[in-house]
Order: sequence, then C-alpha cells, then structure tokens
Amino acid sequence: MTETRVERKEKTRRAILDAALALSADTTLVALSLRQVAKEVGIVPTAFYRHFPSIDDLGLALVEESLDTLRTLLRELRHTVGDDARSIIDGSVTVLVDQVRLHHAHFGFIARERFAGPPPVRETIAHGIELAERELATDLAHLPGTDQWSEVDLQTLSSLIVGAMVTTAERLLTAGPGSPAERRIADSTRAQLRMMLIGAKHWRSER
Amino acid sequence: MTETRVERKEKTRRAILDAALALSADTTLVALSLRQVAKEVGIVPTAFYRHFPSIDDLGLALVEESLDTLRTLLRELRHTVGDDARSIIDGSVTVLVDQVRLHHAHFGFIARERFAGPPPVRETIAHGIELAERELATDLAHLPGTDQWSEVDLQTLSSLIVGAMVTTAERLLTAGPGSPAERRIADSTRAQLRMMLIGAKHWRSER
DNA sequence: AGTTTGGGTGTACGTCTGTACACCGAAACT
DNA sequence: AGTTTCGGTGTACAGACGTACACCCAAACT
Repeated sequence: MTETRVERKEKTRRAILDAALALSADTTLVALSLRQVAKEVGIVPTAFYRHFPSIDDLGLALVEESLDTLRTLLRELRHTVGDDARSIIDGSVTVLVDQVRLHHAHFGFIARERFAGPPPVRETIAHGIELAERELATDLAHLPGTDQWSEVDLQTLSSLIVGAMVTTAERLLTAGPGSPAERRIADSTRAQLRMMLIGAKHWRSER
Repeated sequence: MTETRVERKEKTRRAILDAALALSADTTLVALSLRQVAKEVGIVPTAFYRHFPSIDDLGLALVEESLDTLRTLLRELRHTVGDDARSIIDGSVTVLVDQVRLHHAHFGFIARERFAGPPPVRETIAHGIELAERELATDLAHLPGTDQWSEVDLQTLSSLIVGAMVTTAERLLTAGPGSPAERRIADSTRAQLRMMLIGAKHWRSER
C-alpha cells in the first residue's frame, strides 16, 4: 500500500491541476489564488511551491494540457472517414460534440482564457488555433475539387471552417450534454458546414 | 467655471467607467478591485459607493454600454446599402473594421467577458448576440432569393454570418489599426462572406 | 439667510493574499 | 546502517482587499 515518492508527487500535482481547472471554471485564471487551490487540494499553501514556481506556471501547464485535448480533437477529426461530403460532415460534428462533452473542462478553459487569460496563455491558445487553420488548409489542398485553389483561398476556407468549429464548441459548452439544445446546435452546425462546402464548390477566386 | 452638482457627479461617474474599462483591458472584470479603480480615478475608495453599489453593478453598467455600441454597429450594418451582393459585403466589412477601430475598448470588453465574465454579464452578452442573429434572420427573409427558405434555414445562415462577424471582430482586436494584418483580415472576411453567400444561393434545404 | 443635501475625505477594522523561514519524517540513496 | 533528499507542515509578516463610520464643505433648496 506504500506509494513511491514520484507517484505521490504526481498524484498531488494532478490534484492541483484538477482543482485549478474546477475553481477557474467559476471565474478565470487571473482570479485564481494560490491559497484557494491549496485549500481545495488539501495541502498547506506553501506546499504549492513544491510543484509550481508560481500560479502563472500552473496556468501555463493547464493551457498546455487543454491544447493537448484540442490536438486530440483535431486528430480525430482528420481521421473521420466517409464516402461523400455528407457523411464526412456528419462524422465530424459527431466527433466534435463527443469531444466537447468528454473534455468539457478543457474546452471551457480554452474558451474562457482565449481572450481573458494572461498574455502568455492567450498567445499560446491563439497559436494553437492558428496551427489548426494551417493544417486544415493543407488537408483541404489534398481534397478533390481544390486543385486550382490559391493559397489564400485555401486559408480563407480553412479559417472559415475553424471559426465555425470554435463557435460551435463555445455554443456546445453552454448546452447540457444530451440536451435538446445540444442536438439543435449539432444540426445547425451540420447545415452550416454543408452551406460552406456548397459555397466552396462553386467558388471561383477573383482578381 | 463653477460646475453644477449633477455635472460633477456625471463626470466622475464617467471617469470611473473609463478607468474600469482601461484597467479590465489588462485582465478581466472579475480581477478588478474597487481600490484599483478608485486610485486610477483619483478618488478615495469609499467615494466609489456614491456612484455604484458594488463592483458588480459597475460591470453591469459597462456591459450595457458595450452592448449599446454593438447595437450601433448592427444598425450601421443594416443601413449599409449597395446594388449587388459584392458592394454590400464590401460596405459591411468596412463598417465592421471602422467600428471595431473606433470602439476598441468596448468590443474588447465584450470579447473578454463573453465567457470569462460574471454570470449576469455573460448572459447579457449572449442575449445581445442572440438578438442580433434573430434580427439578421428576419432581414435575410426580406431579401430576394430567400423566398422559399424555411425558418431554420434562415436561422442557420444568420448564425453562420454572425459567428463569422464575431470571429472577425475578435481577430481585428488583436491587429493594430491600419496594420497589414487588419487589411488581411478584412480581405479574408470579404472572401468568407462571399463564399457563404454563394453557398446560400445554391442552398436547397433537405428533409 | 439658514438649512438640507450629497460628493468626497480619513481612519479603522477584519479578512485574504503571496511568500519567507525553520522544521518534520519517511522514502531513497550510499 | 547512516545520510541525504524532498513533499508537506506551521508560523509569521507585509500588503491589498471590501467596507463601516464619522466627518467636511460647497452647491442646492426654503
């Protein structure tokens, strides 16, 4: 029943991360105090420093973790297969809904801190989303129908899609899992994706 | 040179609002202290209570004010005229860029507090955006080409457009006025709107 | 002219904050 | 077996916080 020292340490580190995630859900990272977290975890305030140099570093760890689950979402989206556009869209939205449901805390964290978090956190999140846009753009380039597309057109469509996905994720966060609202949002998103792809199909770049 | 009492009062009230707006730009409403605001304004902390019952009420006043400039933006967008879709899109984006530039603080406030603010603030903002979606939907219904559209289709397109506008506004906030980035965002938004409207033109509702 | 009103001041309080410091005890190393 | 390492504890302090209270004085009312 005895635990090794690294195991114990990792355990309370996780407890700190979880407590911070839970507490910041009520407000924001910037309104999070070291003492609150310590009390929630059940350790004395000064013990916090055994794991993080400061609250800011805790925030950085949290954003790293949250971006990890964002990357997981993107990977799953990329592996969504289907014969036609319709089934790909349906599968993608299903994945999005599932992932947001599954990692509610992380996506909520990203939504909150994207603009309200400390500058380094904001930048990290912005960078993560930017990366997602670029990767989607290269994915789109390998799709049939976009052979003649310019770089900027690909970037435009990609940014449009990613923007809609982010907006959808934010909407999903305020809807309870399995709620009618959630289904409505999913349906709406499917329709939006279809509309965007129809627009893309008939797209002819100008200038 | 003597000021009437109501004038003086209104003046410091404004000073408080401005100081709160400026200070919260660095972090968030929830991380804003009464004493900070008082110091910034140049009054003693307890004098704050002559104007607001609490910091929360200050936040409510700020969100009301910010939503006012959002409504102004929407009104201006609605009055954007043009002969064809192209010119309407161009005009709308120009208005958006101008307004975000002009009321940077208010739009920044909305972006930050939309998900990170106190619950009442969040709800007020969400309600404002929802209202904008509904109004755009009824506007779209009066446009030629949407005669056969169902209620949900109109709502879908409206939500898509509003979402893109919100995303654009958020992007614009991080770009300096007149910067190359700002122009790039404006161009991208114009293309996105065109793409969406092309999609809408070829849209045929299913089921 | 005399009185009331109300924005702003100054002091004072209890609470919460981050963090420095000395210390403990058991796991981990030699 | 003896020593070191290190996560966790307890005390302590200076500063910032919200806010209660008594006070001031000029504009506004009578």
